[in-house]
Amino acid sequence: MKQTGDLALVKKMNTAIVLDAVLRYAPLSRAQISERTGLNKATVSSLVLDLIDNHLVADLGPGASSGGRKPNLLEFRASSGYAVGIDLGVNYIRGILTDLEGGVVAEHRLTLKAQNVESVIPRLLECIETLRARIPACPYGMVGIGIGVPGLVNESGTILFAPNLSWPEVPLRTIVEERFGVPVTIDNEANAGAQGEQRYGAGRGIANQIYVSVGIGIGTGMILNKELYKGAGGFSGELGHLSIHADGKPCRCGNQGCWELYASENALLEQSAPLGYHDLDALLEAAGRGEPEVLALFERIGEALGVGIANIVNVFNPDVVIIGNEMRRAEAWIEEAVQRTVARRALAHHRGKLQVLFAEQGEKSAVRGAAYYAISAFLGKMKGSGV
Amino acid sequence: MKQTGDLALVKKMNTAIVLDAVLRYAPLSRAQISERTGLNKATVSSLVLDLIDNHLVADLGPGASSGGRKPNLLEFRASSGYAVGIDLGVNYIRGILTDLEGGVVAEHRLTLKAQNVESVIPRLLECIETLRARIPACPYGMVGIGIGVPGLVNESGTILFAPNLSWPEVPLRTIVEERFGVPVTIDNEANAGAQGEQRYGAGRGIANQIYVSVGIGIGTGMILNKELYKGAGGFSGELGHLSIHADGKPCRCGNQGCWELYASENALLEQSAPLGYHDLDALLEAAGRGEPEVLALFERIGEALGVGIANIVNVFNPDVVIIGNEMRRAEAWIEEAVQRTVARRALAHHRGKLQVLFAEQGEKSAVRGAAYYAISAFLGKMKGSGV
DNA sequence: TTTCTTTGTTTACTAGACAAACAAAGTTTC
DNA sequence: GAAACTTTGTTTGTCTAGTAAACAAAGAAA
Repeated sequence: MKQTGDLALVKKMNTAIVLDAVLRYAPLSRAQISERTGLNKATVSSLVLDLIDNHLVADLGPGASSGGRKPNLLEFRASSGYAVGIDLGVNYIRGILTDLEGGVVAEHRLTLKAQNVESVIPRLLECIETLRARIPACPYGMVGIGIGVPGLVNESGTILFAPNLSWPEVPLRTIVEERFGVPVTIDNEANAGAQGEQRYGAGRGIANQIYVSVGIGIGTGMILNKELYKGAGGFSGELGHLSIHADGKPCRCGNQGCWELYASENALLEQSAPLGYHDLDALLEAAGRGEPEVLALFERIGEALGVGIANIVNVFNPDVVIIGNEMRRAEAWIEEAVQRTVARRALAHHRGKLQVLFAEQGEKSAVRGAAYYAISAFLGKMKGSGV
Repeated sequence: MKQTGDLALVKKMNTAIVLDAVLRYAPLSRAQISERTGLNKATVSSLVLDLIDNHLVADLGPGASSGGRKPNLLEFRASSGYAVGIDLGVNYIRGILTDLEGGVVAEHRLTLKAQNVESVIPRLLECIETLRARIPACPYGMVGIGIGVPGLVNESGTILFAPNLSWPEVPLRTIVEERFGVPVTIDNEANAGAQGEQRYGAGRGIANQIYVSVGIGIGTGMILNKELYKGAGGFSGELGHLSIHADGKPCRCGNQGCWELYASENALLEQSAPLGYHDLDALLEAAGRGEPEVLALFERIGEALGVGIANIVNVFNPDVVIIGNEMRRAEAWIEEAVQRTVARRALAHHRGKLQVLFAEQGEKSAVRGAAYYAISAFLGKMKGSGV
């Protein structure tokens, strides 16, 4: 049985349109919504009434007249509910509490000593609990939880494979949903980061954005037409395993010459070990001092990043590519090499409008994206519910 | 002004659902449509009436009873109109006439001596005219024209760049539309081929399919979720310029080590020239005789194809990859190498369900896909028109 | 003051989906 | 072979949501 069209669908669509207009252009009047969306004034009035009943929109009262009756300005009620976003890292858990516009109202971060499931899950639940306790009085309370994890996740929110956590299959969504009784969304850290930058960072308002999360490995999140793209079966974005040297080093994935062997934080540290540097902080500090070998190393990594980005550009022709996660911190030392390499290798036609940027949300790209999942699921449901 | 929801939209959606059911499961009764789609019986009856008025569906009269009143079976009226599909090659024009189900009812092929616009366009129009003359009497006549071209095309049907034709920008859609007065769709040959295989060939019923057109260069058409995917701005699929040897040969595109430098027909002929073979036919014949150098050459090309296909698989995780265009003719000599290379290099998780196949429609993939564009545009419009 | 504008609600109407009743045309059972 | 049951597809009446047009409220301009 397919999705059939009926009146409920029409109302849902139009409610979404009205709410979207309020979100984007608030404060604005019913008349402005009508004009902007093409919906009839009466329709807008009726839908706005529903939204006010649902505590999603507030009537602020009269604004300035433009030569006739004063308009009644409307506003999105961002504080009717709160969402929790979690970035589950390899050795930390970062959590935030946001309002319905995604604005951060509280943060909580904790460091993980052990990686095993038995010790991490309780701390994760505890982190969520801490944030929940800080939700102000409001109609909806905690509307949902979004979690970004360093691994592959299937549609039902089970972690299938988390190389750096070495977990077995964990049905994380079920576990968290049963504990808190609100909808939970789980996704890969790179996808969450892509959302975070798309909604609140460097990708705002840009239709086609590719987020490259350069950490221990390389992960990617692709936003195509403002929507997160998931390949067939929900798994894709394994761009870290694009081979850029067909006859190159063997990778644990079975292929040879994978991009992440040349451009990840791991690749950087492997090459810096002989120089006596064993973490990114030390390297950044050395680069700051102007150590020539370290500068050359960063340049090499920047070039390798550029090669892979040029490939991505040739395949997807995005408007913007955003480099995030740990490697973003080396912006000052790699940017020039990245830009130069992409400019030389990407197809002329695609290069025109393309921008290569660094994550604006810094280490918060993924948490904010995770919180957005929860908000988006909640608002989607509200529009659907009609009443 | 965005797309708002109204009753017309609902009707359009439901009409599409009903028509789709008839296309897929004909002959079937109104009651079966209702059950299958979840639409109310009364709704189905009313929509079917409209479709019959529009000559898109025919009532065949009573079928066998299943223990009650006999059903009235319905059928799609494929011969209510005809579409023209054109494959504009570098040295040929291939045209077909199809009914609304895509069945080929006439063909016309001609060879091009010159490639310049001035001589090709008149011959193209002449080819369409010849096919139009063969349309049987029917309610709609020629419903549209689809054309596949060897180059980049923008949304308004202008050929931007056709390397092997060396044409300037040509507003082909406008030209053909003005001449024949029916909707014209222009797209890249690889996209058309992907559609042809998706609808009538090896990709039938498969949601995520990537068609690799290996000819002079390499082009690709991607079907994701049964829909042709076009990247940002409508251009994408330049997978031929994915670099597989970052330090490899320079390509005319500016990059180095592009896939098509190692796996296209051009690459094949370049490597076979020292052996004294200058076209694919001669090579196929030599391979048939068992010439060891030629067999080794095909194996090398097969491996190079496999490297690129493994990359594609890692990015998109498709259900099937279909190799088409000229190189498909070497299936017997390259298949083993391709399969072996992909199996070794693609991520284990993606390899499971993946199939690598050769185009079933042979040299007709692109023409049939082109005709499908015209049919699809026509049926889309009919559903919209309501009446 | 009078007239004009702008905003947002009310009223009357329309299209299309749906449920339920029903008619038509079978088959099965006794 | 009549009565009972089934299946199909139409008819009838109801409901919902969107729209146009009229209108009321409130202010600006002349």
